[in-house]
Amino acid sequence: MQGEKAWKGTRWHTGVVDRSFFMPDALSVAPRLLGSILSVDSPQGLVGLRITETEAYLGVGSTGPYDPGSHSKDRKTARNASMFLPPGHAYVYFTYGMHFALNLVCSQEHVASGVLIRSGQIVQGLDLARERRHAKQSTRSASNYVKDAQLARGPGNLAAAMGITRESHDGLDLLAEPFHIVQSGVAESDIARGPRVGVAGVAGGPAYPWRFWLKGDPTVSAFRPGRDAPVPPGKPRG
DNA sequence: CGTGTGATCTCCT
DNA sequence: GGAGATCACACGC
Repeated sequence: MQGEKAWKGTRWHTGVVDRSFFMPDALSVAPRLLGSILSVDSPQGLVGLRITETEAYLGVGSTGPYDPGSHSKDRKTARNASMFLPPGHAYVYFTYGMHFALNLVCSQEHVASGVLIRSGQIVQGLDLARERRHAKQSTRSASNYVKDAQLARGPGNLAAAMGITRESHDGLDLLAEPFHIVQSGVAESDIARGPRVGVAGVAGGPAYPWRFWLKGDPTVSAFRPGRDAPVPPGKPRG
């Protein structure tokens, strides 16, 4: 971090993040990531994202409460191994036989916690992002064409738009190529907080308000309660 | 606009 | 065998 901004009495840091940015854990990092720019480079070009929605997940060794919704809630496995890397690494997983999702690993090495990047606004490489998303669609007519605000709305769409896969990005250092992260925080009054999307059981309920998003931003995904989550269906939303 | 379904990976029962 | 940190499509009201 190298600067400071202030607006209406709120001040926040700006600049390229360092490893300490990802400490002490995902719960403190998740809201701080909102508004920040995450870029991913590739042979096809660079795509830049302004982060608008995040979720925190804790795991083995974390100081906070036990998180039944986390991939690393109990132990290290082949899939979640990257969550145990030092802060500032990428954890990319494949799910539902279809989608990739990007997490930014927090906490010291051997302690598992991560921030799921759920949604954002594409601010660089719009054409490339469109190309990747449209290529993933089975059909594409004028009527179902993906709107720009939806290019990176939801973790699966976001990973697709940024060209992120488990094979090519899981376990990589976020402070080196092809990643680039610049913090540009937002006023606290613009941040909303609530239960996580699609997380089963109590971990998806009000006891775990670990989802953060920018109020009123059109790129934020819709809320959907998880199976058996103690949340009235179809209530809160971005 | 709401609900059901298929895609078929990784882990756990 | 079943569910999951998902998404887009098909259908019915």
